[in-house]
Amino acid sequence: MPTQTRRSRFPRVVIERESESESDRLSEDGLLSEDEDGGGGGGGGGVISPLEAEAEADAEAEAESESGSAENENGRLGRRDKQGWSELDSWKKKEKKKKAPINISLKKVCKVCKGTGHEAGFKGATYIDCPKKPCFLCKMTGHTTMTCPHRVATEHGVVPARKNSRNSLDYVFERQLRTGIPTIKPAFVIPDQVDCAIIRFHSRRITCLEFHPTNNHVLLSGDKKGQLGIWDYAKIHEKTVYGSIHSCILNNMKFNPANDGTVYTSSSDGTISCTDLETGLPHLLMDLNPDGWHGPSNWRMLYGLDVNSEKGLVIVADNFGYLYLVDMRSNKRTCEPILIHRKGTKVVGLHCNPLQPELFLSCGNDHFARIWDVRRLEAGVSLGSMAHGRVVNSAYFSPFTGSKILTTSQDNRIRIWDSIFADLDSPSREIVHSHNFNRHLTCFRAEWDPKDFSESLAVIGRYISENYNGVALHPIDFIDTSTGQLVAEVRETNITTICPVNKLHPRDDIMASGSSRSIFIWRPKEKSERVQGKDVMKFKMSLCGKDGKKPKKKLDGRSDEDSDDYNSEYGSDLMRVAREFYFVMDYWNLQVLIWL
DNA sequence: ATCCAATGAAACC
DNA sequence: TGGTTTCCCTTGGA
Repeated sequence: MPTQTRRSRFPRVVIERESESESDRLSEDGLLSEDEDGGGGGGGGGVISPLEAEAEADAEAEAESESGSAENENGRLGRRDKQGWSELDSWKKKEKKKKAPINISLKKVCKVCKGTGHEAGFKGATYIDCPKKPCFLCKMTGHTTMTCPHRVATEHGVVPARKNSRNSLDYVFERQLRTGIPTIKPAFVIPDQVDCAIIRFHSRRITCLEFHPTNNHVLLSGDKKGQLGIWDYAKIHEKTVYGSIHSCILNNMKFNPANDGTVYTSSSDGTISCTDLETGLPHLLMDLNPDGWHGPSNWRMLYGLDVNSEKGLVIVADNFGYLYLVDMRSNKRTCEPILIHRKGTKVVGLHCNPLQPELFLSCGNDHFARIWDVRRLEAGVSLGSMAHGRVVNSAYFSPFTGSKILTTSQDNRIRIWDSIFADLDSPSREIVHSHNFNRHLTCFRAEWDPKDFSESLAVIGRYISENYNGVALHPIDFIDTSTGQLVAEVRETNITTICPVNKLHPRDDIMASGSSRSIFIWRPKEKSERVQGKDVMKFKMSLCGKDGKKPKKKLDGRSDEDSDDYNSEYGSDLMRVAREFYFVMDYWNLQVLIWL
C-alpha cells in the first residue's frame, strides 16, 4: 500500500473547490476514469485555455533550448485543435519523464538549515527534524523531537514543581473552599468520535467557539474575517453565518448572562458588539477607532473579553496593553483605560473567576499572566503575576472553585498553579506539550473540562503530527493536569488538519473542534447516536452526479430513487460513503455537511 | 505536481 | 526604540 500523505484524502472531496469549473474538477487526478466519462461531452474536454497553453508551451520551449535538446516544437504547436492538445499532452509527459533524473542527481539539502548531508521534512507521514535545530517539542538542544524525553510513546513530559510552593494559607484554603470537591477523580468521559461536521462552514479559519448556555445543541463560531456562525448541530443543516458584525478577526465571544439571545464579541476592528442571534443585528458597544485608519501604530484591536455578570461589566483588552470596562446596561465605559500589561503589547485573554467574579485573569504578549481585582484597578498593581517563557495564549481559572490556574504559553508548555493563594512565582506543574505558535493558525488554548469536578482534565489541540498507520494526524489531547498524563488523544483519519480550537460542552459529553474553516462535533463512541461499527474510520468515498443528475457511479447499496430523494431533500449533491457515512454537498451555498 | 500568499512574533541590527 | 528579516510539522487556492 502506498504511504498516505497528509493531503491525500480531503482534496478528493471536490466540493470545496469553489471557483473551479466542472471540467477542471473532472479531469483532476483521475477522479473520473475513461469508462465513467461518458456524459462529460461537448466543450468540456479542454482543460487549459489556449492562452495558458501558449505560455506554458513557450516556457517549455525555453527550458528545452537551455537543456540543449530542443526538437521542432513548431510543428507540434502550430495547430490549436483537439488533436494538437492531446499530442502536446503526450509530448509533455515524455519530456517530464526525460527530465526526471536530473533532479535525483541533486545533493541533499536541508530545507530548514540549508545544510547538506541531511534532509528535514515529511518522509511519508513521518516528519524528520533537522538535527541542527533545537527539539521542536521541548525546545532543548541535543536531541530532536523523535528522541525527545518528553515524547515517550503516548505520554508527554511533565515537570513537577521545582519546590513545594504550598504554604499554610494553601492548606486553609484546601480545608475551607475545597471541601465539597471529591478527592477521587471521576473516570473521564472522552468525546472521541466525530458525530457530525460542517466542512468549510466559514470562509476563513475559525478563531473561537462557544456553546449556547441554555440551548444544548447550538454552537457559535467566530472566524478570522469577523463572521459569526450559528449552528444547530442537532438539526444538522440549520446554520447561519452573520457577516456584517465585524470587519476583521473575531477574537473572543461571551454570551450575555442577562439575555442568552445575545452575544458579546471582541474584534481586531477595535469594536465590541452585542449581537442578537435571531436577527444577526449587532449593537456597537465600543469603537476604539472611530476616526478610521491612521496607520498600524494607531489602530487599536480588541482581544481578551469576558463578562462580570455580578457587576454587569464587559471587560475587554486591546493590543497596546490596556483594559476597558463597559457597563452592560448603559453601554458606556465606566473608567479610563488601564494599563494591565507592558505598554504596547497585546492582551490576548481575560477570564473572570467563577466564584469571585471581581477577580480576573489576564494574559498577553509580555509573557505574563496576571490576576487583578476589578474593584482596585491600578496600572502595574496586580494581585499576582505569573511569568512564562513566551507569549501566554490563554489563562483560565478552574471552572468550579476558581482556585487553580491553567495557562498555555508559546514555549510549548502548559502550566498549572494549584492555588491562586499560594506562591505564584513558579507553577505547580509544567507540562511539555506541542502547541507551537504559527502565524497561520489560531493560537492553541488549553481549556478545563467544565464538567470535571476534580478540576484536572484539560483539552488542547496538538501541533506536531504523528504517523498513524501511514497518515499524518494532529490529535486533540486530553491531559490530566494533576499528573501531566495524557489521558486520551482524539483523532480521525479524515481530519488531517490541525485543530487549534476545542471546546467542551458545559453539560453534555460533547466536544466541538474548529479546524481551519470546518467544525467537528465529537461524542463518546458508546454515546454516539449515528455511528455504529468500527470501520467508519476506513470509509471510502465515491463521487456522485451533481445538480440533480443521477450519480455517475452506482451508489453502494442504495437505489437511484433513494439518491433522488436525497437530492430533492437537500437540493444538493450526495456523496455516498461506506456504511452510514455520507457527505452532502450543497453547491448553492458551497458548503458541505458530513454526518455519520 | 508545485508554487504562492496570508501575516505574527521575535531576533537582529 | 524601531525597522527589517526570518521563521522551521499550515492551508487552500491558482
